[in-house]
Amino acid sequence: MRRLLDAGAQAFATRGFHATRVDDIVKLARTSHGTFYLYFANKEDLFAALAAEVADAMRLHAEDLGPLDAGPAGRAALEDWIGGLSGLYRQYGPVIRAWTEAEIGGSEFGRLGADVLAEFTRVVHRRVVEITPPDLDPAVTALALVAMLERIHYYVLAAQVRVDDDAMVPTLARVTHASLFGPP
Amino acid sequence: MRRLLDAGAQAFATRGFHATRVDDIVKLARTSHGTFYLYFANKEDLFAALAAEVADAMRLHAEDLGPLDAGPAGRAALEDWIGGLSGLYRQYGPVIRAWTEAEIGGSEFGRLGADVLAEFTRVVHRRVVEITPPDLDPAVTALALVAMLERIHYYVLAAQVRVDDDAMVPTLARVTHASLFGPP
Amino acid sequence: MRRLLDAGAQAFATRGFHATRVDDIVKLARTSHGTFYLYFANKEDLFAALAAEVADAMRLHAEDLGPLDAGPAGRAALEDWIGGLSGLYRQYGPVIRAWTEAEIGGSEFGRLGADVLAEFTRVVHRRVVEITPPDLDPAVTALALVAMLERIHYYVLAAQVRVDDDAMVPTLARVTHASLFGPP
Amino acid sequence: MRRLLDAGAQAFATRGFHATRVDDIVKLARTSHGTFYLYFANKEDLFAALAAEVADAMRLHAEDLGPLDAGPAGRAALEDWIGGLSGLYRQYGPVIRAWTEAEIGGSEFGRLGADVLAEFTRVVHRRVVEITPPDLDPAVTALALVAMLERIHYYVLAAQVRVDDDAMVPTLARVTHASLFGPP
DNA sequence: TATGAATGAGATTTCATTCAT
DNA sequence: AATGAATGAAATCTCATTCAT
Repeated sequence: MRRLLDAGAQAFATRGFHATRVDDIVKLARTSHGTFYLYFANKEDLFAALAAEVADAMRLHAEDLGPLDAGPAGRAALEDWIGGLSGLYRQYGPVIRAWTEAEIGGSEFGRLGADVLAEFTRVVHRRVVEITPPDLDPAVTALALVAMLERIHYYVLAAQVRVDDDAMVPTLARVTHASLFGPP
Repeated sequence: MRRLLDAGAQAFATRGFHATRVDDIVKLARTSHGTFYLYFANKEDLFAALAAEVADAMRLHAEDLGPLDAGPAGRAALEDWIGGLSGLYRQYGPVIRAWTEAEIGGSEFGRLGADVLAEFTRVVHRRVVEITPPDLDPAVTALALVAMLERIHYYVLAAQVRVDDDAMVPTLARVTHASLFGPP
Repeated sequence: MRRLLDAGAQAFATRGFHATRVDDIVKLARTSHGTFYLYFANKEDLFAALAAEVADAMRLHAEDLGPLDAGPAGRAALEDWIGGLSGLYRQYGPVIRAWTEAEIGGSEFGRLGADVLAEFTRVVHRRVVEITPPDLDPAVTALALVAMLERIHYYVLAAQVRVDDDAMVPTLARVTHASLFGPP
Repeated sequence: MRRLLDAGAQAFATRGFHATRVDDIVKLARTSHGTFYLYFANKEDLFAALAAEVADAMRLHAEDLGPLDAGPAGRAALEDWIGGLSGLYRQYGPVIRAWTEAEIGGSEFGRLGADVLAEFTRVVHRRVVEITPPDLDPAVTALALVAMLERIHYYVLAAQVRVDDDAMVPTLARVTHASLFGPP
């Protein structure tokens, strides 16, 4: 069962969700079709187990975002939080990549993905509202920042766009912070 | 043939790329399987035709980004450009949604999508370099801004997240501008 | 499609409903699995089409039963009706045999089979009530007579018990008639 | 082992022979697959054990039929014998129901079922021949009466057709008796 | 040009049976 | 004696693609 999950993660990472056959997974896990269906109802079911792990970790991390603050300490805190997010993407990149593919087209995963997105947006929204920047729709701002942080990690860690790894997290913190409080 | 393209766009929008069968498309187009294969080599081929339209329009629009400027005029120019981008998403949302799904998993579209992304990033990067904000990795910044603008539109126009339509473009311009030059 | 129905009838007759594979049917019909599923959703669906034919013919025949009469004319009429029933069993024997097997275990065919049984019982019941034989529960009598007529044909024509063909219908008429009016 | 037999009887009664999986039986018996195959070679083997019990009881009862007699005493004797048959169906209804399904399609049970049928027919035939009613083929008559008695019980006790329980046995005796000797 | 019935390769899924513990 | 995870052969079902008309 752990072997199947790992094999699934690997297969989805290499071929993508839709192109992966149950046969690919059982071959990687060096087990039989029968065993696969002993533990999972189908390919979606196995994937849901993988995605739920990621979703839990993501939601858990979202909660960690503290109040936003204009000073250097605030920027450092933001950088920490974004660094944690980066770690999650580093860890779960391949699953997230497959998830993004799987969740399109009305499947069950859409719900899970939307949940995670909503949770991030809710947390960021709360923090943005606290500092009530003038002239700024907090809902759009929160969604924009989440979009930025989510998507750049997707590009970099899941879809293999190359950037300077050391610069990424500080720069994202700097951009995010500046968009609310201005450049240092 | 136009009927087939439109039917394809509609089918992909509803069911996603992978879940759409050739049968769905020909039924929507009220034509036959034979006719489908008269005009397109296969499902990917039809989709490539749809995606190429979108990719061309996207690349064309990317070029329109002028130099960034700290003042209110610069912000207005940015808002115009982002507004144009919004228009493209409004027009092509469903295709983009399907595209995002299709391009994962090593297909040909990956190339096309990566091209468009690279073009946007190149253009934004050039403009960010021009203003050389201190302390800012321009490559990461450009990618982050592109990620933000691309993804929030994907959320809003393709994946049906609800936000205040009137506030979106100005707020995005405000956030983007502030991240480089600080709040007004 | 006709070829598939005929092949199905033949396959069900030889191997029985449960032991018949879709593969058996398409081999007999000299066609492909794809073609089978073009016309029928599954094995049950094809069988339902066959069974519906039989059920219609049966219900139609049931209605033909006229009033029961004590005299020789009444017995002749009864013999005609039973002869018609024999003809149906001769024609549809193999399908009826498979049907009997298929309808057990809560499938959809149970409904159809119960309908036909109910129709026969209803018709016979109506005729038995008309003659109100003393001391006789007409519901049980009707069911008993239907059971006798149905099951002996099943034995003889579907399950290959050997009896004298020429004697069967007259003897059944004689027994049925006598059970209501006494021996001639 | 007794638990497995009971579980088998219950499972076959609910789902029918073919639809019952070994898994259903071992779950009901709260034991394991391994244990099942310790006692039975396969599903048929377990079923054969159940069916043999029933077949023995049936054959034993068949022998009890005494000479037929025109008077009220003869009818009472007939009623007793049919009452005994009813008791057997009441006791073994579910197994008989599954048996009817299982025996179709060339399995081993066909032999067992045909044996029981033949035994009943042989016994009844002997008694019918003794009274040599004029104009009556005794083989067909015997088979018809067996068909009637067997099938009505199948309808009522196995296939859940509703009739007046108290009236059934007397009415069957009355119909059977009248078919040979005329109404009282 | 247009059709759509037919195809069949290849995917999914089931379940009786085994065997190491 | 008992277990139950693992097996894999064999079944079901799908759908992109072809081709005779």
